[in-house]
Amino acid sequence: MYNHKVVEKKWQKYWLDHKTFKTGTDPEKPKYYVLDMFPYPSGKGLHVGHPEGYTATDIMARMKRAQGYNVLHPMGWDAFGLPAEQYALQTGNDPATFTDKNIAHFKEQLQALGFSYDWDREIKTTDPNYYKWTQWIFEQMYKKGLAYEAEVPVNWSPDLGTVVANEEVIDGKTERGGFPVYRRKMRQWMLRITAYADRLLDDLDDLDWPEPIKEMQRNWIGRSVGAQVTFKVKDTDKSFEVFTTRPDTLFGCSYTVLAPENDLVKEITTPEQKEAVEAYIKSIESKSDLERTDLNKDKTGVFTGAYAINPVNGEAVPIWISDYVLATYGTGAVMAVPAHDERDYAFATKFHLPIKEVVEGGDVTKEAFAGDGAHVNSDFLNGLHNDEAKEKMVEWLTDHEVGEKKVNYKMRDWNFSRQRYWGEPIPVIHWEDGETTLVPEDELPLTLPKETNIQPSGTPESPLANLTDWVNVVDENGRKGKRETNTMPQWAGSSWYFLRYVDPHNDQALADPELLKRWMPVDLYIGGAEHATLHLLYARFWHKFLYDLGVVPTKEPFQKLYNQGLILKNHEKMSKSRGNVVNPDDVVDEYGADSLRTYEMFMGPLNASIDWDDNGPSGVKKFLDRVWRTFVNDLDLDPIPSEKVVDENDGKLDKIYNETVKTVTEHFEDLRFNTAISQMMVFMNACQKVDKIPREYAEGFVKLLAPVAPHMMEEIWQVLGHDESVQLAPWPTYDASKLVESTVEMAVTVNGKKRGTFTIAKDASREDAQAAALGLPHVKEFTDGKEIKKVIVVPNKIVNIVAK
RNA sequence: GCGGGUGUGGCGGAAUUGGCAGACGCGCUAGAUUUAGGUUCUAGUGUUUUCGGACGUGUGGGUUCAAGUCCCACCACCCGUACCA
Repeated sequence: MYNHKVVEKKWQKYWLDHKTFKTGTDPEKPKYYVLDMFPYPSGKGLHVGHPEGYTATDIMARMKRAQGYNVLHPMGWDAFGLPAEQYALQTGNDPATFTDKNIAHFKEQLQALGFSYDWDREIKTTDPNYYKWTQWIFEQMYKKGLAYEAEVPVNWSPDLGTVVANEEVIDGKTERGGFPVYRRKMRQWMLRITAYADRLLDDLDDLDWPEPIKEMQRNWIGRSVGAQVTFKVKDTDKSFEVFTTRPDTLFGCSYTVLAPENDLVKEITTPEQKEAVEAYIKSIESKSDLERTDLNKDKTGVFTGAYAINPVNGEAVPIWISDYVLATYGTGAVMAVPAHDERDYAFATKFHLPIKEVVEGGDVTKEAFAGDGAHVNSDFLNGLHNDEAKEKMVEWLTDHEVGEKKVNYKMRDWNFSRQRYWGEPIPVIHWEDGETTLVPEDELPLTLPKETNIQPSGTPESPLANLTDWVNVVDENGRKGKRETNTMPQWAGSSWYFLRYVDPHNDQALADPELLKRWMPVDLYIGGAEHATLHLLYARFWHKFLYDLGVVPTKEPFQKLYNQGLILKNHEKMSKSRGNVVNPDDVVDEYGADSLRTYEMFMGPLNASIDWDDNGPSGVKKFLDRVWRTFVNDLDLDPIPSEKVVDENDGKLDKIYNETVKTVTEHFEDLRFNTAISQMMVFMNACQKVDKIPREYAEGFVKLLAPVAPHMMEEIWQVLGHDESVQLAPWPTYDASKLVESTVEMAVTVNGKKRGTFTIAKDASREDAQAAALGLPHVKEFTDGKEIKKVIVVPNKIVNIVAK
């Protein structure tokens, strides 16, 4: 009887001892780089969602090795992160120790699932030898002007004495303790990802990615072409810019709106309005972005008392502030044309601001009209339609130096600062004379000071601010300085880790350029769709930057991307609070890793979100046990090959076997594992019905199933008389001549309804097929007494008779 | 609000090009083997039926000889989200 507990341990040890999955280096072989998304080693360990993607990549890695590729299939740890920081704050323990413990647990769980990683290439972002290069990349960005400092709002909780993440804010209160949270501006490091926006957009076209993910990235980047228009503030020398995609409606502008955070607001507010404006700003400062979004239904805002001059007609229009204008998008100011924009319409209606029609086609007394039409009340634009009017207005604005054509992006620059201890230190020193310098490259890595007792700084700075021995520096001339206390976000380490796997121990470069040339780009990258925009854009941005530096040889890091779906329980996301989490350890213990792997691949398409079935693993275990019994006789102590497995071939399994090799190979290649497995089940069902199974077919089948259920297949392979890993055996091929049939079964429908089938020679003529169909007695019952209008014959498939 | 996705038997799903809907598996039913069964094997299993058939892929329309698949309108659910001017 097959004992998964013994056999799985045996082969896991064998693979490690023999380094079976060591990355191939044979220069004659083609390469295949298959990558999983970088996991955060959470203290909770693996959940059943992890093995789904990991099994998929593992199957590909194992198949490609058998097909003669050098395969790079690595694993490592995105090990910085908030939980370790919080753990350290609460317990006074070192987050590094905590993290390493979690990594060890995670790794043990992964190994128990039999994944074929090359563990010699394991990396973690918290290793100074790794983050040395994360810091190095930051320094190159700084030198190219892509890293800069700016004042950006953060979520400040005075009660906790710390900045809290968006995730930790619930209804304007901290998740822990329920303390109020205030939006407070703070100096932050930013990365100028917008400088790469056009390339990030254009280069999507050549990637083998799911179209919806490309679409999400395009929408996220959100390139829009419009105009920037300068409005002077009446009776002052001040002015502000607005971005608009509808410069053609400028004559319909009846007011302007600034974001409440806009610096100009304080300067222009009149004394009479000062109180109201300040009260409004205060009322929104503790609102999260989400709340501001929800306020959409009920527009709020306050008049500043000031007026702006519409540059096209000299009209004075009131300047309002409202939180529906975001400081972070465009210029943080909009011109409002209520007649032709829904949000402006809602706002104008609420505050009784004028609504002036400038494009014909709608009824602006009822609702905003955003469609195309002839312009009216617009002086030199009258009679023109939208596109022409836009062009002409931009021309006019340019000529009069009050505006210009402008491309704007929805995507903003990347906030690269975190007010945390547990992150890569940003290698920057702020000197007392105001100079800012990088830590010299030869002094990298700038390591985190070892500190077990991490405390909030009490200011919006990170806990590093408390560690004055580390923070305070003096240069050779006695000039004093302070180190940057912000650290990098978790996204930093995960934006280039796939490069490090290529050459993980290099201390001269982030990786050897020759090795990068050999291995990049990643041929297959599998992970969750939740990374559709942020991680995948950040990594592409860094990669393009490194490409410009000549560090990497490809424009794009990930040639083919695939998104695994969620695994649900009772149609809900698994979570601790719902108490519906399935622990993979329990499944492995009861049914074995092979069963878990096989079930997760069989449950449905890889990219679908599918409900977990507690009976699933036991169901596929029955299939695996049947495979075992079919090929192995273990009634005695030492298992021997089943007597059914014989050297001669009576031909009964020829067709199904060759079909199975073809289907499984093709479906694996297309990541359609559920149908590949079902084909293997069909083959096993056929084996049940015959007396003899040719040895060649038995061995071929074991090789096909080995990527999915590697432990049992290794064991069977050994029983069949081999003394090397099945991984070293070449992938089976099929004989196409065994697939062709001499006859086919065709269906007959009358008026679209199926009335029978008949068997006929393959590629029989239309006439023969038609005659055979019309001759079927049951078909006749439906055609008798009717006129046959038409007969459509689709060769080898169907005959449809139209009768009336 | 915006962006993306998904709807097929009791359940997970299959049908890659418009051409026999329900492969494969779970579950269930019956039988056989077994001291026993949460084992194994065999047969059956969309609904309905006057056993001819009728109905059936979220809903309502449409195109077509033929629609799960194409078009239009809608509904429900899931994921993401930064009011994108």
